[in-house]
Amino acid sequence: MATKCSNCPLQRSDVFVDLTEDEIRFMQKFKVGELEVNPGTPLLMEGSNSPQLYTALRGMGLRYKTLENGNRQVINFVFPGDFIGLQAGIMGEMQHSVEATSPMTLCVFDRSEFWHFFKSHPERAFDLTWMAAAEEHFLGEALASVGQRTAYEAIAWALCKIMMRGQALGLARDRVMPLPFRQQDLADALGLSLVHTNKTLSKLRTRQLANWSDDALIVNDLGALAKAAGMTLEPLMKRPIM
Amino acid sequence: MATKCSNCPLQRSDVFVDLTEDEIRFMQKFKVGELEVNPGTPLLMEGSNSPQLYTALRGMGLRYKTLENGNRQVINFVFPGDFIGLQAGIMGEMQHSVEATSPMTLCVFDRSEFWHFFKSHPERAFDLTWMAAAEEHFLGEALASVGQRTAYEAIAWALCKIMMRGQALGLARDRVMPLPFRQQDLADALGLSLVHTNKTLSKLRTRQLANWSDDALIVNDLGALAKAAGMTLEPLMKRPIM
DNA sequence: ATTAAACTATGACATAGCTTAACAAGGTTT
DNA sequence: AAACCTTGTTAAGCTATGTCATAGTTTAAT
Repeated sequence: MATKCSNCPLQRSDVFVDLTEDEIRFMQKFKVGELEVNPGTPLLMEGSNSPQLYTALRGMGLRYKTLENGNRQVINFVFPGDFIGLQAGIMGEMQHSVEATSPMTLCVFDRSEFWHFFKSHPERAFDLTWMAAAEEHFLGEALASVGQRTAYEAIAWALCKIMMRGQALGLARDRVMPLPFRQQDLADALGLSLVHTNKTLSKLRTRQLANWSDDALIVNDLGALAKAAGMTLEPLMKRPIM
Repeated sequence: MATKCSNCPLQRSDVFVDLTEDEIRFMQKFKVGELEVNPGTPLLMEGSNSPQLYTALRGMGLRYKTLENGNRQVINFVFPGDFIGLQAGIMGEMQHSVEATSPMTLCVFDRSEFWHFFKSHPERAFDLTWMAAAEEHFLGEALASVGQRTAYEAIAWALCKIMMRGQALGLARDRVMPLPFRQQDLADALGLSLVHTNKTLSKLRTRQLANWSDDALIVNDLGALAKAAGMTLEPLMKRPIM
């Protein structure tokens, strides 16, 4: 049933660093199963100390935090290849929740084996640190967007980032990629109201910069969108997977 | 001249995890010197690939990013015990700049030795990952503050966080701690204008919740400040140092 | 078919926070 | 000691964005 690590579909994409034979064997040992979930399924809860860690194989999801006042901050969108649960693995407790927004398939790893990474596979431990540093980098950019960009720029920035990830992952065909989120999710990611997000999306649509509707995002000219966002298009770095 | 790791002043504070004798010896080997800088000195620049990594021993600083439009986003404040340059060490390039805002003393480490951590000292590698995960956690909280809190709540949140760090580090005496930043720095951290930050600070002062002036922060009732911020006071976790 | 729930869309109005500007106080340079 | 920064403070007016209200769509359940 479960995908074998040696047949990992993610390894086919060239945004990911190739694993060595040995690493693949090691990960296979570490992998305890595969999980298929429906949209809306919570994967990890803030404050939880889950014994499981995941790598997203297929599908999309959301990381978010809920504040005391009930507001929700979406921290990031989850795409295939993302590792889920690093904080729980390292710090002992998740600081945000993760849930699926589309049907998802996830590799399941056993957290208790986590420490082996550091003792027996230093390159894997390094990759883990790389992932944490990359996430830190992304959050810095997100913070800058929410803090310093206008709503129009911020939404353009987010859609641009998403389209670049989609293209790198091979999810996009002909400038179209599936994007199974709600406008509320984007609003909560950027600290905007739903209404204003809706109006701003429609402005981007009118200007032919980005069209996100029916769970699909269409961007004809990524450069023009990036310009509207006030950002420069950086090529994505190759990243490791777990 | 340079402080010996065995005499590390940070080890005296109990927010930090105690290093083993062996770890101290290892870090001593890794440490190539000590750096004293004046306020305003840049330590690392965005995009740079510095051969040096630092641990802040004394003094304070800022991490920030500059956007295409010239706006600045302050990512975090730097306090003693903070490790500076992890991104450069791991990803090869800094994604933000770091500069001193007060006189600072820093331990200097050689980046080329970095990889040794993973090969020969897995516990140190784990600590490094821990730090990256902790920073990711903090940035998630910061994002939530900038995105979801009002200016009044956000400033209360920031001052509360700062005071907690100051107390944990033993910088605070009698509810007073040194805070050598400008209002502009806080404004840039929270995505607010200088003028509005100024007015909001004066509101917190009037309400006797927090008084930040003359480079010193006074908070008489941390609980009341936290309440104004709409946050719950969590005790700080013990954290490793490099 | 009917109803309910979830999401998107749009108009009217309110306001938190931004911009600009001017000034004060302390420090630094000439 | 004059000129000039840097930082903090305050006021006035404006606007980007939020809130509220209502309606249309889609999907799923009854």
